[in-house]
Parts: sequence; C-alpha cells; structure tokens
Amino acid sequence: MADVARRAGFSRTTVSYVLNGRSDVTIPEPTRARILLAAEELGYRRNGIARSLVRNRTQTLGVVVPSLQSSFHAEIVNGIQEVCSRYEFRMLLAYSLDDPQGELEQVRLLLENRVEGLINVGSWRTHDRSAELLDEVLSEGVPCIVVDDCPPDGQVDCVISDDRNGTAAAMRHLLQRGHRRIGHLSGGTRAVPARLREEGYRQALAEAGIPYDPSLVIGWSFSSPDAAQWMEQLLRLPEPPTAVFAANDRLAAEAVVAIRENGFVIPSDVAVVGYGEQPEARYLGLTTVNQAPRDMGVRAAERLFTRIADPDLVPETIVIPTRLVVRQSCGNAE
Amino acid sequence: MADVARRAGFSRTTVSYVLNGRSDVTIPEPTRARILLAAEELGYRRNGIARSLVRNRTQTLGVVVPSLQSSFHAEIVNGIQEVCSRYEFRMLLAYSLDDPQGELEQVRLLLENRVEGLINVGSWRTHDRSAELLDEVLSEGVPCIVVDDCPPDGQVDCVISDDRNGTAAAMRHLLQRGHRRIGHLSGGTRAVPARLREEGYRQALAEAGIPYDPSLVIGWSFSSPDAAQWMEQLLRLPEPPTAVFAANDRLAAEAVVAIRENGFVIPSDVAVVGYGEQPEARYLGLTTVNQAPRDMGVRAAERLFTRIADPDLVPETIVIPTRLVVRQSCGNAE
DNA sequence: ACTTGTTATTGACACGTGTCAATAAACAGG
DNA sequence: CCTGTTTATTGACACGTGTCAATAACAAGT
Repeated sequence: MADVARRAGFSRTTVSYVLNGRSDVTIPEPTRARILLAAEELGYRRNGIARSLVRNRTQTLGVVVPSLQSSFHAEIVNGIQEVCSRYEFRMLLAYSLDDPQGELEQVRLLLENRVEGLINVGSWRTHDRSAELLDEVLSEGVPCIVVDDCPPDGQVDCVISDDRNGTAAAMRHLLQRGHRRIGHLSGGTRAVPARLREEGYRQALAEAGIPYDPSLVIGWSFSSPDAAQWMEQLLRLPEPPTAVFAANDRLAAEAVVAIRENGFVIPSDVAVVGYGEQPEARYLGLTTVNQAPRDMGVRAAERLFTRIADPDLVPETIVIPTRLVVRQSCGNAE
Repeated sequence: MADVARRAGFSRTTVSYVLNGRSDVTIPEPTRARILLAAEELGYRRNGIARSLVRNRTQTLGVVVPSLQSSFHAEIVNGIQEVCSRYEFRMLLAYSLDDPQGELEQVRLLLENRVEGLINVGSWRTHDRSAELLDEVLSEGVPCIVVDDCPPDGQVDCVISDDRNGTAAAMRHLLQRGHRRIGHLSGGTRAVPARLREEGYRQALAEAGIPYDPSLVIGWSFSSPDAAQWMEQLLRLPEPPTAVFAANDRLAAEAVVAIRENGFVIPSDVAVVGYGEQPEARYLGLTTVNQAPRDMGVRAAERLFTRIADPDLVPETIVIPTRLVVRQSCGNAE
C-alpha cells in the first residue's frame, strides 16, 4: 500500500481512504483515478491479516465438525457456508474426529485465530461437552452455537433436529401398519440424538400399549461396522420382530443387506424404517426421516450472526422439523 | 501478553520467549514458572492474527471446492484436512459453486487472507480455468495445486484420477462378458474427467474392433436431473444396448432406477457399470470404479506442502490409480 | 579490584493496515 | 488583502506479536 502511495504521489492515508471507499471523506475524482490506476498497475492486494489485526474483526467463522464422512455433516457445512458467503464471512474448518481432546485443541486453535463466532457440530461419540469446552469458549466471550447436540445447562444456543417428533412419526408409520413387535437398532445413549431416538422408541411403544422388550433393542453406536450382526441377532430371536426401527440410515442400510442375505424379504417379512435421510436410502427404497441438515446449518449460522450483532441474547434452542419420507421398505398402502 | 508481563514482573520480550519455548535463549526455571503461572491466571490466549502478520506465515491453506454436495468432493476435503492437521495448518474453505466468477472471487478472498497455499478442486461445469485465475495466483507466487482437473499448459501441479485406465477397466469388464452393444451416459465434454471417460469409452470400443455408434452416447453433465430420461431414450432405441457405461455413479444410479422402472432386469437385460464409487453404489449392487478421492486430497496436500518448502519445483501431474469394484450389476463371475 | 566471559533481561523496531486530529490548500465574502 | 470556511491531504498512533542487538547482572579468573 505504501508502494501504491509512492507511485500515485499521495500519502498512504489517502490511498487507504480510496481503497476502502470511505463515504465520510471526500476524494476528488482525479486523485481517486490515479490511485486506483497505481494499485492496478502494481497488482496491489490488501493484506487481510493486517486489516483484521487493526480492526479487530476477522470476518471469519470457526466450524468444528467431527469429519465429513457423513453427508449429514457435509450438508450442515453447506448450509453454514451459504450464510457465511451472504455475510461475506470466511469459514475456518476444523475436524474434531470424534475425539474430545482433539476437539478442545481445535477449538483453541480457532480461538487463537480470532474467529468471530464458533459453530460446534456435535460428535456422535460425544462426551460431556459442556464442562471444559463451553466454559472456555463462553468465558472468552466468543459467540458460539452447538449443532446436533444440546448441552444440558442451557448456557448456549443450539440447533437440534426434532428427534422426538421424527421418531414418533417413524414409529407411528410402523404401528399404523399393524406391527406390534418392533426391533430397534440403537445408536447408543451417549450421543444426544441417539438417546432421544431410543427414548422415542420406548415412548411410542408405551403409547400404543405395547410392553417394552429389551431383547428387541440392540446397538451402541451410529457408525459401528457391527450393525449387520446386530440385525442378524434380532432375526435369530425365537420370536423375531416384524419390523425394525433403525436409529440411523447407516444402520438401516446394513440391516437391509443383512435381512436380504438371510433370505428374508422386505417389507413382507420385515419392515424397516431408517432415520436421517442419507443418499443411499433412496436406492434402497428405505422409508426414513429427513432431518433437513442443510437447514440446520443455515439456521445455526443465522442465529450465530444475530448473536454476533447482539451478544447479550438469551440462549435458545432451535428445533428443526423433520419429514417422514415414505418409500417401499414398509410396504405400500395408504 | 503485556498484561502477562506486567503480572509476572518481566518484560514482554521475556514472556514471548517463554511462551514460544525458544531453545536458543536460556530462561531460568523460576522465571519460566512465574510467567507460565501468570499466563494461566490471566487466561492468556495468543493472538494468531498478530503473530501471522509479523511472521508473515499464516499456517493456513485455502481450499476451493465446488460444494460438498458430492461425497467425492467431501472425501477430497477429508484427505486435505488429514495432511493439514499433520502440518499444523488450518484450512480456510471456500465454495466456488460451479461458478467461474464466484471461484475467482473466492480465490481472491483467500489470497487476501494470505493463505500459504491454495488447493483448487475442479468444478464439473468447468470453464477454461487456466487463463485468468491461474495467472493471478501464480503471479502472486502462492503455491497452488489443482485437483480433479488438469489445465493444459502444465504451469501448475495437479492431481487427477487415472480416468484413462479406470475407464478401460470398466469397459474391459463389460467387453469380457460378451457385450458388444454398449451405451454411454456421458458427463459431457467440458469437464476434463468427463471428457476423458468419453474418450476412454470410444478407445475401448475401437480396440475391441467395435464400430462407434453415436446414437448410443447421450448426456452432457455429471449432475443433470435428466439422466433417467437419457437412459429411457437408450432403452427405446430400435436396437437397445445390452450394457451401459455411465460416466458417474450418480448417472448410473438414475439409470438403474430407470431400467427397473421400465421393466428390464439388471444384469440379464442390461448390465450397468458406474464410475467414481459413491456410497449408494454399494446398495445398488453397482459395479463401479473407485477413485480413492481421499487419497487425491492427501496427495494434493502433501505435494502442496513440499512445494511450499521448495517453491521452485517443476510442476508435475500426479495420477491416482483407480480400482474396479465388482458387484452384481454386470452379472456374476468371469 | 579489574577484566573477561557468561547468563538474563529488555528496549526498540517491524509487520501492514485503519483512523483521528491536524495541517495545508483552495475558496468565498467582505 | 484579510478572514473565515470548506475541501484535500497527511502525520502519527495503535493493533499484538517476533526478534535482534544491546544492556544489566553476575560469576569466574587474574
């Protein structure tokens, strides 16, 4: 910038005014032109680092995501990106890799880089997030929001999918078709969404007056490679289920394969409902629950920006509605 | 940091030395301890922006990606991330959204933010990338690498999948099974990978002594929603193909659905081979070609880091080998 | 006690920008 | 020609760090 000033024959200050298009200070057209010309000729590119330092605004959001293996997480990031570009913000992407220690470290790195806001996408192998991590972020005063998880103390904004109603819809779909012996491939109890779905499963049974049979519930992770075996175990039961509610499309997909490989037919022998529409669901004919992950990202980012504008908002929980996607895996009918 | 110095009763310089653990300057243990204590008590967090400014090193890579809709691109980003964290680099992620103008703008933003290297993941609706964009980046002297595209003038590193051999393998798979009338759902001729696959298709036919029939080739985009109609058009041909090679798993998936919906059976009526293993391929039983996108990201990032270390390397093209994944969509066994 | 050498500590500058208050120039009114 | 007023331009400081050369403290050797 000093070079531009020298070349144009003006002071650096004037150059700065021109290049930032300040409206409160009048620059006569001829000098404007000469400065812009000089900048062009020198191929000047402003140094965003220095600018960030002096303005104390990086125009950058930090996003921590377990990884991008799952299209669910990738779609959340897509949503965030959309809003970011609308606000002319950059996106610093970090991976927690489902590791609490790594997550903390990544967040620290982002804070060092002075992100103006932080989006933390929940890990499926999640731990108690609240304590250390959130304290650290909040005490720093950096606006923060959690997606797909919801720390219990309500100190922070979060965006979650409406697992309760989503699960209810999925279960209702099966119950309405006359199934009374319904298995559940569970995502465990550590991750909040997994727990909610298992709870939803039990509640739906209770409301239908069906006793809870623990032998019909199996599984402890959203992403375990053992899902096929879990399904086989259900099929080998003396009284196997006539339908299965999987906490996850990934689990559901494995279940579908396992069911077919064991010579059963979907949906006549066993009906299957998944959760969290993944791309493969369509080709499996899998009835599932769409979580609108892109919306989750969009809403989270939007909320974060309003909090950046007004840091004193009281934290709220945003619930994104789900949508049942009916395909063939539970039979046709009305 | 000045606060820490004041509290510990030392100068800012000493604090800086301690906090950066400089080995060439000796700090006695007691002062070290007092400074670390003071930093801890004040919850000091170093300002990465100021640090970047003075060191002229941001430890940040810029990554431009069309979007994360496709798991192919998401996996590339995963690979890049892996290497980044190994080098303790951050990742600034920008979306080109398949738009040349937007891409240029994003790249400029990244350059403003002084990324130390730039990874440009090829857009499928790509234009002539070389001219404006690469000139700008290269003249800036910022190390750069292109993934999944290969500018013709060889001025820049790039990582591409071995489309030639991959396509050959896919076609050989069909030819060995006796198919002589093979259709092709094309990704068009604009994107380099799409063009290579179409060329590979023709070449494989030529080598097998089969004349090229233009009516068997249809399609112009990797991501068009019209793919099902293209497939139906092939099926309605007076002499329909007995096999189809799709440039893309996405196209292949649509084709599979269309084939079944039109009452044909896979693979006995029509065999299908896709390309670029997507997650849904597994559940469709789709024979396809794995491109190892994660490896592409890893190799690209690694190459970029070696170029950052030594900017005068002569540009090279890294070809990632593919792997044929045989499933049921072409019939069993040899 | 004086020099020499070693160890600890620090002052001062640089990085590239944004911004405010101050200066210089131009201009209008008498 | 002088004064007051608007318009253009600029010098100087701040942002928070890394680093070099210089100083201060101190031990060891004569």
